[in-house]
Amino acid sequence: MPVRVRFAPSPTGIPHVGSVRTALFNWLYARHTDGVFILRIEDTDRSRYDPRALEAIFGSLRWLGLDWDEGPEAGGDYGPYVQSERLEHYERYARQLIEQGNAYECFCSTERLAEIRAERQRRKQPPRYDRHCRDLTAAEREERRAAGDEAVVRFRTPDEGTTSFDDIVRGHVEFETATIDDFVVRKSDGFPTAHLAHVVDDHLMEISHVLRGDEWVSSTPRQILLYQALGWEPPQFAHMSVILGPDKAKLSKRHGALSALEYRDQGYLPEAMLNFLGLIGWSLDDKTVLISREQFIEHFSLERMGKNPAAFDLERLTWMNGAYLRELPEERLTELFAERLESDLPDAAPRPIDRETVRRLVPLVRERIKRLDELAELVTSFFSDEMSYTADDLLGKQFKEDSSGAAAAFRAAAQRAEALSAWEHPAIEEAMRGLADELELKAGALFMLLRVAVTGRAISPPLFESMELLGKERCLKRLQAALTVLTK
RNA sequence: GGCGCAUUCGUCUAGUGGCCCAGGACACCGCCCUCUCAAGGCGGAGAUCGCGGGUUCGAAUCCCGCAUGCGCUACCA
Repeated sequence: MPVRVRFAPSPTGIPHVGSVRTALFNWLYARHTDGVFILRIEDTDRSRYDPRALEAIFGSLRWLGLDWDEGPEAGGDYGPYVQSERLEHYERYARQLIEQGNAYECFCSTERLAEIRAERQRRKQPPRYDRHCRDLTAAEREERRAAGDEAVVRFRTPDEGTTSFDDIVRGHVEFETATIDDFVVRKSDGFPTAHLAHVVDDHLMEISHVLRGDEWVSSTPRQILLYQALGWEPPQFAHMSVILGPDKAKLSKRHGALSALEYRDQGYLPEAMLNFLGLIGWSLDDKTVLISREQFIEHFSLERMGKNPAAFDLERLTWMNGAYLRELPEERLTELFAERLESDLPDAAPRPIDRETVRRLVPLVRERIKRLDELAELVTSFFSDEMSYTADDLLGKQFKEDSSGAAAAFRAAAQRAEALSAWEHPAIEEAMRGLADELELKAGALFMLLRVAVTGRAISPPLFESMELLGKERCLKRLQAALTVLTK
């Protein structure tokens, strides 16, 4: 029996990183076992439907490279993969449950239900349905229907026994069946509830393992009951812990970015996000911190999944992103950087952004940024000649009281640069170090002067590599421009 | 209120009875390297393994109780 797992989001909003991680683990397990990864859309709640959600779900999965073998846009032999298109299946099994006596129609109004819930709560009793419609006669049901009352279908939960399952990550979990309410399986609008839809689809789609969030543990016995009533074998369950906010509270907008796509826009790499998410709640060993997609697939196992909820540590993600920036092949970074710069550089920079410049910039800046959104600020001067520094910026601490000394240094530097036959960074550096000696300046002081003149900022890629890349002519112009700023 | 799940440095984690008075990583601090900023190297601080009882020669690891957090208890998923 091949492994068949599914990621089953409901399109009620942009998927947050927690659900993306659920998708990741499902995908990893499928790939590790040469199984099948299925995407199924659970849109049975029409009131919460969000039309932007679907694209965001696809987009998040694609961004991380989590390709699905069956599902919307991929097709497959078990479709359709959108629950609103599978209504006849749920209807059929709801009816079967009624016929078998495992379920019944309930005509209670939401008002009545709210009342009994409030009443029971007041008496400090578990809020549950009072089974008012459980034993209606056929005649009574007919009467209610004739009166136009809408009905839901409720499961007739047994009063005795225990319902249990063996969870792969949590072990044996057991519930007193009597504590389970007569839960609704089909709503009055004809749509199934998640419980019925889950069970019917997981069975029909021959899902072998259900890997899902922790929050489903308490719902699992209800689903087990459905499997039993329908005479089906339940899949294996593995409930994984959830991701919490940095303060260990439930992840929410308060904590900043929520969706994977927002992280993408901030300049996090999919490689880093995958690594980061995959190592929350799963580990290879006691040492591994950086792990590739291939290693993940090779080593992933349900047995090594952790049980505890984990906080989302942004600083760790950011560090990891920096690590990937340092390790990814230059060609890939060139692509990434160019794409980013197209949108982030000021208008003064001509488009399209020059690829060759980007390519040569990669080794100079890759270890100086942690996120792509820091890139533009660092390299603007390579693409635009517009400088915005002031005389004070230029003089810095060292030349604060000595602008004539700075001016002299610029003139001398320009002269030296002019005289250079080979415009390569070792030669430029040698010349400027020589100049510093001659001027009886500390090399660092002179270099800082040049740095601001040439790159416009006190923080920049290595000075002489930058000058080489900029070219002699542009450097000379910038030295001249600095002089102008100083003497004005 | 009931039921369920969880609990190791601030954070992510390793650990399945002796190798652990607990290992790695992020963050933090110091030093080194250095043209700025980074990156890198070395070192440091940081966890009475939630608490209390057991079991055992020996427990972070097994058992019981408690506490705390979270989840479910919806015609949400």
